This record gives sequence, structure tokens and C-alpha cells, in this order.
Amino acid sequence: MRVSELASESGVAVATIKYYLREGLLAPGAATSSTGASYTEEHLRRLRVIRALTGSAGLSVHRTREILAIIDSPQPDLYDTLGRAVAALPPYPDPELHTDHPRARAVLERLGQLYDPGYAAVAQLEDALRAAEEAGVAIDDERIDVYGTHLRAIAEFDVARMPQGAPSSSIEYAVLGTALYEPIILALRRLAHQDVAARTLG
Amino acid sequence: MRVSELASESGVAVATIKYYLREGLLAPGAATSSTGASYTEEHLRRLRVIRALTGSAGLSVHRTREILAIIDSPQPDLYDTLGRAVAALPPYPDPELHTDHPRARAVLERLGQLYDPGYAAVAQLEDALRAAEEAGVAIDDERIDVYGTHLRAIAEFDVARMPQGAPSSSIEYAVLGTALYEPIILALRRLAHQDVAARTLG
DNA sequence: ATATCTAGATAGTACAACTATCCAACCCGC
DNA sequence: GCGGGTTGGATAGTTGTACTATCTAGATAT
Repeated sequence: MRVSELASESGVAVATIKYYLREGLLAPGAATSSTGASYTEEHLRRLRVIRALTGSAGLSVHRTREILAIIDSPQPDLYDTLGRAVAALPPYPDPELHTDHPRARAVLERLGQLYDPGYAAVAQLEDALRAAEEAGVAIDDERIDVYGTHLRAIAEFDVARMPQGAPSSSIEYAVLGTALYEPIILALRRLAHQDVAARTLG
Repeated sequence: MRVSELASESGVAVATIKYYLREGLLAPGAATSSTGASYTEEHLRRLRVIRALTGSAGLSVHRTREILAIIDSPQPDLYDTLGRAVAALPPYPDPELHTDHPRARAVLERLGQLYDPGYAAVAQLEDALRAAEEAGVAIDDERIDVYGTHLRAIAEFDVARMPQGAPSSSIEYAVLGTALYEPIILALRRLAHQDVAARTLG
């Protein structure tokens, strides 16, 4: 497949594909001459993953490269690798020394979950809780219980569905699942809001 | 309160506050002279809301202004106003004519929820489903059932908690709740993943 | 042989979100 | 009543991101 075909198949402009090549998101095609290269279905798939991450999931090109690099280089410690991969997904808490995360800690203790201050999602939770609080819509314990219970049920389903194959495919699945299912979850919540509101108010 | 105090109280630079004033996100203070104005607690609160929306919720200044305008001008039709407000929250589906949303429609029918093609979250859901599909991690019916059930439970709780006061406060609450609780929901899911994974794998 | 395509390099664009500077007017303490 | 710091208002500059366009020179298709 030539660049122009890759472009038309994926709907991405040739200039943009060149940009991704320069930025190291996409591997170069097999050179057929000094001014020619051929691309495979694998390139097309990768390009779709790039567009899914930069588009729907809202990642920057820089973060997308980080995540692809993690997916591409399988590491022995799956658990740690998953942590790093998910930490590369937005949102990004400002790295001003959060030594403790009092709000997040209280929430996790209430839910009976482990509190690991090194995990990025803890800082994300802390920031989100603080933002809600400062905007005057702080969450209370009951809401935490409701959210926590249902999200844990979702997470249990997700983990049960994790493929047991090679680490790299597990990581790819986990990263894509985290990044690409999140917009689905938010959209479903919004639609459920509308449906519930229509039934109870209308 | 002077600008400098507003700045130090909120942690936002004076130059940035001036920028928000120019952009119409923040109302001018009461002029005390040709080169002086005083700001109130209300300004401080508004500034915190702006930072919560542009920061944690990831909205652009432009979208933030739209949402604040909706909150500020109460409309008779609460249901419609809520729809417009939530539509101003990310993500923003490309407005290339989505006349139908086959994936979203199938999901909503399966969940027994109403399908209204005019609602922004439907297009968001369609885009998210398509992105997951194209990246090779399409969701199946069972996952839809699990996600749908639990998110509906969350939504029922949210709606039951809606304040019954003035429309403008309902709208502010709904918009802030939608925008600011979403990061909390995502963080809780990620932390639940970690916790479940640690317990089952570790 | 001529029109089209290609890789690789470099430069340019468009937008967002600030950030900095300047000015003249003002107020505050002394 | 005066000097230092502050203010509103205007304007210009900066940084970063994600492309987009142009150019060169060789390769390929018809």
C-alpha cells in the first residue's frame, strides 16, 4: 500500500501521515526505492489507533507517542506497566508536590480500597474532588458510596474480561479499553440522566 | 476586594483575570473610580467555577463562556436548557451530518432507553463506539448491559439529588455536576481497576 | 517523455491561553 | 502635596500544539 492509499483508506491527509512518521507515532513503511515505501494493514491499524487516541480520547500527540511506546515494548512487570500506561492518559494533575491526598485518601478508605499515593489516578481523584469542592458542588459520603459501588462493579467486569494472552496485548487492551471506553461511559451516564429525567419529570 | 486580592485569594494571576474580564467570563467589579474597581465574594466564587471548568473539566475558554452564559440567563424550559448546557460540554462530535447513529441507536434500544437523535450525547456515544470499533476494541452486548445498568443506577441517584429550587440553580448544579463529577467517576473506575487487579492477580 | 507520485526536509499557518508592557489616573501614608 | 505602588484599559508578545504547504530530486506509470 502506498502513502496515498493509506491516506484514503484511513481518511488522514498524507501530510499528516508524514507528520506522524516524523513524530515517531507510525513506523516507516518498507522502502521500495529511494523515493518509495510500502505500507501494510498493520500501518493502517496503527493509524486508526492513533486517530482514536488523539481524537476520541483527546490525547496529545506527545502523550499518544508515550502510550504507543509502552504498548510496543513489553515489560516483564505487567502490573507496573499498566500503571505507567494509564498514568499517561489524561487528565494530568499538576505535579506540584502532592505528598498527601487527603480527600482521595478519605474516599478510598471509605470504599475499603487500597490507598497508594504513587498511583496517578489518586492525584487525579484528589484534583477532581478539590475542583468540585471549590466550585461549590462537593460530593458527600452517600454519593461516594453510590458511585464507588457501581464503578467497582464495572471494574470487576473489566478485569474479568482482560485477555490472558501476551503481556503486550494485555497492555494494549487495557490502555485502549481505559482510554476509549471512558467516553462511552460518560455518554451513557449523560443519556441515562436524560432518560431518567424525562421519565420522572415529563 | 481589589484585583490583587482576588488574584492572591484565587491563585490566578492578575493578567489572567484581566483576560477573563476581556473574554466576558467574569463580570467587571464595581468601579470606584476611573482606575479602580472592587470585587466581591461572588467574583471569587465565579473565578473558582471558571478554573474548575477550564482546568479539571478541560473546557476551552470559549466553551466555558457558553456554559456560564446558559447558567446566567435562566430560560423557561428547564429540560431544553439542560440539554443545551450539557451539549456545550466536551467531547464535541464533528458536526458532519450524522443523520443516523446506528451504533448508539442499537445500544439505547437494547437498554430500553429513548433514542433522540437531536441530543448531543447520542452523537458522542456514536463517535465513542465507532472509535472503539475502529481501534479493534469494540464493545459487545454483555458489556453494554453491565455498563448501562450501573450507569443508570448512578444517573437515578443524580436526578433524585437534583435541587428543586430556582431553574438557574438547578442548571448550575446540573452543569457543574456533569462536568466536575465526570473526572471523579473516571478516576474511581481507574482506582477500582487497580484495586480489583491487585486482589485478583496479586 | 511527460505527468504523477514519493521521501525527506524545512518552513509556515492557525488557534488557544495566557503573559507582559505601557499609559495615565488614582490612592495612601507621610 | 508628593512619591511609590496599584488600577483599568489597550495592545502586543509568547508558548505550545497540531497540523499544512512547499520544495527538491528521484521514481514510476502510461
